[in-house]
Amino acid sequence: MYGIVDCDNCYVSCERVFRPDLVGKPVVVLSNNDGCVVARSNEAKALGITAGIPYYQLAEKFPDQKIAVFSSNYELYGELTGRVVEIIKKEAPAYFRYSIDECFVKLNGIADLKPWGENLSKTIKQSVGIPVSIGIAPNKTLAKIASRFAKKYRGYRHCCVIDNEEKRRKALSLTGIEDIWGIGRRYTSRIVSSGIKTALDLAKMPESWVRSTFNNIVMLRTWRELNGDDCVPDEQMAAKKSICTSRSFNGMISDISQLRTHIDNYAARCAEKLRMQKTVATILGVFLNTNPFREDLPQYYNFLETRLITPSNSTITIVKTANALLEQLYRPGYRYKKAGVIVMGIAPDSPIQQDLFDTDAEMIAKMRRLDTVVDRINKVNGTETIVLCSQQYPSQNGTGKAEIFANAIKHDFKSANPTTRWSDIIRLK
DNA sequence: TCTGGGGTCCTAGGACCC
DNA sequence: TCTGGGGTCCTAGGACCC
Repeated sequence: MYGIVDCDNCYVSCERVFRPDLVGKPVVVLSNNDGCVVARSNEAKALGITAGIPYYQLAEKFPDQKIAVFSSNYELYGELTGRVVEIIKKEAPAYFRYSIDECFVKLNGIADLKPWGENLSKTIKQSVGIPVSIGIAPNKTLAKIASRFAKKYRGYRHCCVIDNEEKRRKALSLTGIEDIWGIGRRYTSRIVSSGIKTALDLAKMPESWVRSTFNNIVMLRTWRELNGDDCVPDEQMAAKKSICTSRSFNGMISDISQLRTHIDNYAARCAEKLRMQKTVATILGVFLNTNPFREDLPQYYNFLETRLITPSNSTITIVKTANALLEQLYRPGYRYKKAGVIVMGIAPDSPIQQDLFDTDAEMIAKMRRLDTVVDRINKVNGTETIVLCSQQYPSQNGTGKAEIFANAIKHDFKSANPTTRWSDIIRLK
């Protein structure tokens, strides 16, 4: 049997851990640059606030509502959800983390699944402060469906188990096509236009119909799992195959030297992520684009990639290479809204395949030692303690003093980091 | 004024090889 | 009119996830 442990309205729940006064009230969390709503409390959902609406429309559409608003604070969410995973690790025979707020568990050998799940949910709530819902079933697709019920109806006490044919049919008959894991908007409209309304209707369709309609192994697996088979493979916690760091800007940027600051930060972040998972990249790409919402302005989108001479995770190497790509990519006269750096062709970080012509092994070794030291300092003292000079943001206020890059992103409603920053630690009177 | 960020997998079709 | 057969590798695009 599989279980899925899912943090309820994850980012909102994280914010509420240090703001218990907001329990029971409408709360939303915004994306970077305070752009869109990315998380909503149940009370916010009940008001009719939809996922992804731009923040500026919130006041227009809900003028009379008192809604608590937070900028996203990934440092906080990462740390608190990490604590949730630590508990799951202790309680479950096997687990794999599926996303920041979800964890699959394998429950072989556990006899009483329902009390096990209820107890896990209680333990997590007590020790971390985050409410979780748990769905348990013979496969991952059905477990996901079970977790929806656990979330929706209080009577389940945060844990719903689908462990016989009757429960499976009942659950499927109450599940819409759009709520099935693995079926998105496109497939939903194709399925619904064939007159199929519920997950049970879909499960009852013949296999030949699924094959001929979709010609797609992924869809076939979903159909089989709805019928009780276990065939969606486990995601092993493998290293990522590509790593991307990208951001929309607060406003628009035309000047290449400002763009360079952004690109250098994204590149440095990619290098850090590579080192964290103990890998190197062989291909590096940079993209740049204007604001697609501004149809009145000239548009430009482009992406360029290059192969690194020696596979690398060195901040200096990756920043330099990204910079060279930016020079080729950049066209003056446009107002840019977003840029990003992508690293691909990822391999374990040792032994490195040395290029025949890149004989400067001594320099590579030096840069490795430098990165190691910088990573350690930034880990202990906070992420931007040591950066390259080129990562600092040009002064915006005329003082000539460079600013740290984090200030380039708008986050007017950001909460503190009491679990990761000494400066934010909670003081008792 | 204001519209997120980061991933994975699968398939078709073209290039190329013998 | 009429243009082999079979295989591999790579890429672009489309679908999905959170």
